[in-house]
Amino acid sequence: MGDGRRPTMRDVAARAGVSLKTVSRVVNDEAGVSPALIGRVRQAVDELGFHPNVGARVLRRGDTRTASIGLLLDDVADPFCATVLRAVQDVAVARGVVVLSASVDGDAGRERALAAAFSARRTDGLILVPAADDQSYLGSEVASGTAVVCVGRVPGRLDVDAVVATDAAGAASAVRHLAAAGHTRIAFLGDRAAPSARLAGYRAGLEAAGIVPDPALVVGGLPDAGHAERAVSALFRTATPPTALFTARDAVTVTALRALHRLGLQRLVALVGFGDFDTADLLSPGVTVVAQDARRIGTRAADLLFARMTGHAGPPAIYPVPTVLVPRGSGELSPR
Amino acid sequence: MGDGRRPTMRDVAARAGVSLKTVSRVVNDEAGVSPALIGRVRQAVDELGFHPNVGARVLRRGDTRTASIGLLLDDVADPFCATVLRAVQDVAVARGVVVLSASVDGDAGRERALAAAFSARRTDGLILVPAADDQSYLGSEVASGTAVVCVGRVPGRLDVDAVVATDAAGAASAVRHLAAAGHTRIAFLGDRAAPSARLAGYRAGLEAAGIVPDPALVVGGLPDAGHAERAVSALFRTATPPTALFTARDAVTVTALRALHRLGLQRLVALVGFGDFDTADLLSPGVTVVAQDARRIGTRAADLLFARMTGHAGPPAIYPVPTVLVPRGSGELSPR
DNA sequence: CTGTTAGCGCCTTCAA
DNA sequence: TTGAAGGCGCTAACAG
Repeated sequence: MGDGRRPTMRDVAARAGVSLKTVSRVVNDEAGVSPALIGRVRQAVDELGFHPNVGARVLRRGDTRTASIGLLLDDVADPFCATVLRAVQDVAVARGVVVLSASVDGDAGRERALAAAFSARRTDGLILVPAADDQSYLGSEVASGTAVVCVGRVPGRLDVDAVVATDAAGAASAVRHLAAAGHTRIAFLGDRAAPSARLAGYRAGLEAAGIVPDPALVVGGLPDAGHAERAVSALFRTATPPTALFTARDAVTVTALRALHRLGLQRLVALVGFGDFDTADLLSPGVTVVAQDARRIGTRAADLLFARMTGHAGPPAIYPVPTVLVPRGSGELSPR
Repeated sequence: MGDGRRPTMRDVAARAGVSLKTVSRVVNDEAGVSPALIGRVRQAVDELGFHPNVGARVLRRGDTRTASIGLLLDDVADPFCATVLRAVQDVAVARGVVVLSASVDGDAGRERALAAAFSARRTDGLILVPAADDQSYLGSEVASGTAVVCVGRVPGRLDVDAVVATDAAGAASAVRHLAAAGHTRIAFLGDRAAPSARLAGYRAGLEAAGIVPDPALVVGGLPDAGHAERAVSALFRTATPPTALFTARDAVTVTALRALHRLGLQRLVALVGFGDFDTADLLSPGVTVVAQDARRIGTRAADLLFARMTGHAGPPAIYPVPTVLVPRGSGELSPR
């Protein structure tokens, strides 16, 4: 105690006056140990504060099961990512599996490095929100038995399962909703982390509504909130500003709302955002959104991962999770 | 390849035609290997997709360093917790350390079980947001060399470092701010996860303002949003309702705002919330908050943990992180 | 029911 | 500069 060394099974065995294997049996709840010895071992375990060394156990068992999974997110501080993590944690904890997580910030190099770090720790599975366009570097992992599931975007050059919101359909429905309110000048605002399928859906929505797209109204790949706010302001300084905005991600939605606020346009310009957020119903007007169920997406991804880890075969597939348009006011404003 | 077995150093050694130890040297960047052999080994590593087994390495080295830390949060989906996790990840990744995380949901039993699960994996350090009042169960961990740092609340019956917002001072300043606007009937709303120091600060603030506390205005320990919303509604059905609210946590703040909205009181009842949130400036009126810097708290906790892990001695201490009152409108409303 | 032996993948010590 | 032997903590496979 206090010597900085952790107790091992040997210490427990010595204290309880039994052999190593007997301690192992008790610790692992194996049958065939007399109640008397079980008691002695249990007591020694408690007195010493012994916890079995999972690393050594995994090494010896050799079944490559570390009872851990890795989760690579764009940014845990983002509500969508945080909710996915929470859902994955819940599924994992229920199975006695721990979750490693890291934030990639849209950096392909970081994604790769962190995936390698998890791999070195022999995580049994990996869930990732693809940042790069190419996940082929995971090929050897998949081949050697690591289960991989992608979330939020489909992977590039890697044949694994993916759980994604119906991005294109959701974005298209948002645009059609705005078009139905009479808008024809509908801008698209997206940042680095917004799936490109939402831009595709925006275009499809315009076409479905018979609107000719204006490239000047499409602003994608915004690096941060400052740029996004300036981009919105710039849109309204043109000769033919938009009368409605479609924002491709919750962070962009909030930034756009802030810009409209500053310009005094929050009741004059319509807006539909992709992704719900906590106070969308408290703003004036309420913010109309295409809601995606992050919790469900995370749970589905985790369930799928565990299914693969426990031998579920079959070809990889894309699992779409539906979105719902929630009208709250901002998306129902008419053009001036 | 594809046989489900991961390559080991032996496989690499065989392929490169060298001994095990030579591979080990190359993989660990040890000096004293000829360039020719380094090249052969590197090539074999790439061809096989070899990653060293961290578990085995840790076991052999025996220095109890797994280059992993654990983080026990109340709920990762909560913005404060998520931001703390993000900050901890950043500090950890920069040092090549991975982060395990789990959500405790205020359940003392879960806290203990998850701490044990992390301990069994030999995490070098543990950061936790205490849920229970008693963390003495971690005593043997601390004694055997695991660094522990608490965040957001001070630990009970355990002598370790803690990084906390200046809860009492911040809450008191919120109450004094409301009193300065003329309020004398100021309600307190808190949930399970709100640190009790904020209630103490509320009381101190009342006293400083010369206001006699009314127990009917204190509602603590709210289990969920539904209860919180009903509690607020109930407050305004009494003969002597409050004219101002102090909400002890961001989740409670949003719920209270929703209740005020429903009652049509959002411009009539003053409110100051503990903890800033993304859209506080976009609501009408803007929401006055006592902001705490979650990012800084997380970074500080992680820095402290790594300092302890690398031998920093000295008695454990409480590290306060200041709060800032941000006036935005809701806290400056006068009593009717 | 209980104990002994061997070895998981890797690194340390020592020898060549 | 390179390699061979031994053991970290634990558990399979086999004795007793």
